[in-house]
Amino acid sequence: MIKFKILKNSKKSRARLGVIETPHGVIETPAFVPVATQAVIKTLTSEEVASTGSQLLISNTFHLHLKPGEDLVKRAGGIHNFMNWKRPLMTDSGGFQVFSLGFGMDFNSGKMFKSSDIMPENLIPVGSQPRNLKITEDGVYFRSPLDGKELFLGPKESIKIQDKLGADIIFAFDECTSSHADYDYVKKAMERTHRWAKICVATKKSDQAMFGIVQGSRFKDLREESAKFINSLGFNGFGIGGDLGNGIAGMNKVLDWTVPLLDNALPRHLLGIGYLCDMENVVRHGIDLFDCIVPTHYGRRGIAFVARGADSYEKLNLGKSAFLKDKNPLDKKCDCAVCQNYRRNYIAHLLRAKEITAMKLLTFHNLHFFSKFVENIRNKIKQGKI
RNA sequence: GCGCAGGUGGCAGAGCGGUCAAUCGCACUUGGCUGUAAACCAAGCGGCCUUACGGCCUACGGGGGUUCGAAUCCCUCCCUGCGCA
Repeated sequence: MIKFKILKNSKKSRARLGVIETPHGVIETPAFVPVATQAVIKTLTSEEVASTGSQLLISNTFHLHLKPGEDLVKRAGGIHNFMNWKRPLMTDSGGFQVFSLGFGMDFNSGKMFKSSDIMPENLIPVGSQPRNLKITEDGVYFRSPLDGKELFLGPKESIKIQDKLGADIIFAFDECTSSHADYDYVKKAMERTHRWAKICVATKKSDQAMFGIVQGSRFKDLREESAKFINSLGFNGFGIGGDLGNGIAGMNKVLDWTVPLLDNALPRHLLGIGYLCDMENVVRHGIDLFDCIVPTHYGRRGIAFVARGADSYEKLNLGKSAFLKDKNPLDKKCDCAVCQNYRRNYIAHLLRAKEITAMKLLTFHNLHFFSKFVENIRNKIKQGKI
């Protein structure tokens, strides 16, 4: 089980500074959570990930169930031993895959809202099903993206799998709704997610901490209803999931509706956010934890996040030919092992040569940069600036 | 010197009389990615003009010819590879 301690509440915002004590050590919050879907940060060893300053990782129930299977992980001594990660770990429940392999795939879209999503021809009406899976009262029939085989995952299954995987913090099984879903669809899906949440609570036997997930998309009454309901079930913390509306303004609205209705003494995790520009904002709105694929995912696409000036940052695309002649480190101010030892010209070369080390170097630096970025946010809370 | 096979856009390689500014791939350029189906996806990629539909010009080794029409057929020259002297 975990214990969340709040060290300081901001007087300027809902931001708070805290620590989460887990069986695998302490997490200083607010914290960024890198995504290790397949029990790995792609391209890095667990030791390397630790040396980027990452405090905890989130892995994935759906993917590990598919390969290598939770029984194998359990026999390997649990996910920590399996991947040699000594620090805290979370597992996502598979609820995101209900979206990403469902309507996400159908519309070829991510979870973030775009205004074209709600054009009448793009809306998902209540009662419709994604092409590749079937969402039922008991759970979801998936088609494996590996071989097309049918596979069922519901709240009971997800919790039992997460029990065997053995992360410190697990998530309730939900349906992450698409930003294309109309009000009636979101309402029905949210109500089903609530019923699933109760089943998750009843199913969990382990001593793992479990976070319930608030849904309701961009709709105020649904977000409020969901926050109140999920808050009432005795979870050890909360995830805020699904589509968050239009841009930062939309995200802020969703957080303003939900955060005040969640038990203040428990940690709040914003699922799937964020960009660097989201972070301080989200923390001000009372978020303690947030995970995002961006530093790792973008790193593999040639993007480095670097400082620009004293308190700003920018994205560099090392794939651009200009960097072949650039003898600077990725980020002059960065003290990470990559910036101490390698230059942009070399990384640009490796990228063009399609050498995997390019991705490794960028992933490493980006994770370090994100860690430092969030550490700085913690310091700002300490100093009363946020 | 003789015989055979070839010379196509940055590379590689199709096309072998009209629907070819030229398939596909690579490279290149630009754009997109927010609880990872993702070392991915999309678009562009001879020049000029047009918001667009589209139009014009220059191009398939050089030159010449046949034809209403040629990257595609013929002649000639140059070059490359292989074989024989």
